[in-house]
Amino acid sequence: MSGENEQDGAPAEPSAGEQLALIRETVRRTKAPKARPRTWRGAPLAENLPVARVLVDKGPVHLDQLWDYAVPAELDTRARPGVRVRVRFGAGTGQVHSGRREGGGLLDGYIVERVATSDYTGPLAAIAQVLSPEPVLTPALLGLCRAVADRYAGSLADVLQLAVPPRNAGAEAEASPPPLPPPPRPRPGSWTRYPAGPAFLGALARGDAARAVWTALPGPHWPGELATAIAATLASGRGALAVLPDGRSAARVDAALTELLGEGRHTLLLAEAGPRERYRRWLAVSRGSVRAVVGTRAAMFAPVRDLGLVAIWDDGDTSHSDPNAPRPHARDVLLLRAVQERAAFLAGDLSRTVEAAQLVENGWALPLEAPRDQVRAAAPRIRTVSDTDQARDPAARAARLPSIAWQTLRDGLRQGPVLVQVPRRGYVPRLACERCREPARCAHCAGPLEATDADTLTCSWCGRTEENWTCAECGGTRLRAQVVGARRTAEELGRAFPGVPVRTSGRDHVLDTVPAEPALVVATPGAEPVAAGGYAAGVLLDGWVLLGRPDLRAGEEALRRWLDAAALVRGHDEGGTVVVVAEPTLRPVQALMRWDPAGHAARELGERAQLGFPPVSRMAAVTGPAEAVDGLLETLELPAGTEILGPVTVPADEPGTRQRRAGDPAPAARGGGRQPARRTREAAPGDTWARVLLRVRPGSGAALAAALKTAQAARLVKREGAAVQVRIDPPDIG
DNA sequence: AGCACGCCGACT
DNA sequence: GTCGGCGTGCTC
Repeated sequence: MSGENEQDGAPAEPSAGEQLALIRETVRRTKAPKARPRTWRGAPLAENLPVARVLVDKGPVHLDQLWDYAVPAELDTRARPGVRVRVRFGAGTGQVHSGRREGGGLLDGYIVERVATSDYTGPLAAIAQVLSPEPVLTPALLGLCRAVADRYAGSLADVLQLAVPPRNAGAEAEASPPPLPPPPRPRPGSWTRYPAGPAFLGALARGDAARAVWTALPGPHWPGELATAIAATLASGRGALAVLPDGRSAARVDAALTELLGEGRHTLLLAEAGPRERYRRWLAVSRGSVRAVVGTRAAMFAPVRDLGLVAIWDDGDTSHSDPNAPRPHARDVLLLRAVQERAAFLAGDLSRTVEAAQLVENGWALPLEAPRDQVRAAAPRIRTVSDTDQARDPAARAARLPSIAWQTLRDGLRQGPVLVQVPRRGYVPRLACERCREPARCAHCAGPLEATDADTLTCSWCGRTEENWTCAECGGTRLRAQVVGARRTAEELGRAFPGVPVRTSGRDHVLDTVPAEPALVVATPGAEPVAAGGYAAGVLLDGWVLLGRPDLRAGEEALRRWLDAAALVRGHDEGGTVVVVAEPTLRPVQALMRWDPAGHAARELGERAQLGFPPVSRMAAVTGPAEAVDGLLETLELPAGTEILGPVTVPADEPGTRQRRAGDPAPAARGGGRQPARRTREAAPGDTWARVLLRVRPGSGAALAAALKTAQAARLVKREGAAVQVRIDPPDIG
């Protein structure tokens, strides 16, 4: 391959301006020491490994590759693999012959590796600047980001943007403290309530890559148990990482770890910390001075050294899904890490997602569950009542409280605080059978039906219309569009119980805790405060609203929110009672009564397998202007057996604003001022786009992602048509 | 994405 | 004869 220039008759004595073109050859002939190659500025090159392979941080997908740059001698020691650099990139840079030309902009990037020679035949440009000598992009982190980019058909640069926090010079200048020695192996504590618990801790402490799906008992012990699992991993000499859905829960685990290990062995990584503090803590992890991390979503990439355990708490919470491209989910990122870094895996939850159930079903992870009698003792007594039953008391009736709910609250208030869960205003449940409330689904692809006009139903997946809908469950033919004003109910509760203090916790002010005194605590799902000593009773109002959500996961989600709230109520053995106002025959309601999230998830998984729903099948959503979506589909080489559902018309996404549904938790505060990487064309509000869903069999997910990435890249290179959004595992396809 | 180069029409 | 359209392709 060195022959090309020789055959072309390259001049034997290159002019000064042309020397750069010959770096490759000169480097190879290291025995000719007199003519040390020089950059065009006259600076000598590094003696060892004078070529740096650089990953450019921003830019379009087709720049998703490494570029070779020359390393000037004066940057040699600082230009280590993993450091942030600035390089000149773009047309014009190569114009060494035409004099002073310095075209092309300066781009930020990372040195991925240093090598002796380059395969690139043109002249190498020199690295313009080493921004910082801190090697932030370690090989492990790079490998993880690559895997995430592949999995989500996204670019490495986009993933790096999520994984590496912005630099802060002040934080970098500070020294990180020296690492503490591994702590002693912790006692199992309340883990003994789970038959397999002590063995799991033992495996962690031994250094095994144990994998478990943990259904935590209701009550206040889980943060301590999670902390114990982390401590056991540290005892093995390895690091640990736990990702929680919000700052509140992360802080609880952090506090439990501090109690267990003292300060210095772990750190809390939260988005809401300032940029300097965030980077300071991240650096402490990257430098190996802290071996355990507890944090929210962004912490999923934390560069923990010698990772021994990845844990996720409550993987069904929507905040585990990163809103920035390529929208990775913390559970999947941690799964990738467990495999790549040979770490143990723990998915803990009061409930269970179908994804977690699949890990158990596959045999990839073992279930970590308590025996029935433990569950029964720890969980409150659950009663259900359908919403047609109305209380006799006029005040209770005004608050639309069924009599059992009213009695339960009244009795509970004698013993302490009571919790009332009220669905958030703005939930817009989808069409459901009037008789049995089963969501209306398409006869062809089982997608959700929407009312296009007074008497036409349209499938929002495949676009087919349904003329004569009948309920697959009960044969009913009438639908109801469910609308609710739940807020009013909460206000009226105060009037139903005069003289009792009413506290509210919701989107605007979320209460962390409430004292043990009798009070009505009205909270929206996910915002329930923890009561000192537990709530005496709980009422879960308007269950049908949660169940009727326009979402594939409506049942799973309703159960999750009920279990989360009910777990704050005192256990059966302490007289705790919860009333759920929902149709008693429905599956999630039954699962709540039996406190059986695992059984519910297993059945749900079986059903999804039958209907071809994720996560059993893998799906990708392709959204954009109709011609652009068509264009992408034409170039796409799909894996065999891919089903194409649609296209359907959907409202265009406004740039910079993620479409969020009422009922989702508030978006986590974005620290660091980083903007979502969005190269999507502007869409005016009211525009419509086309959306196609691609569905593949289990096992073809990677092939689908690869095909989409290839097609996207090809279109970008050729600049064909408008940008198209590709989303793997869309969580909100209704 | 920028920014060159390149191969065709209307101007001094 | 030259200036300049933006089609095509490269950027280390």
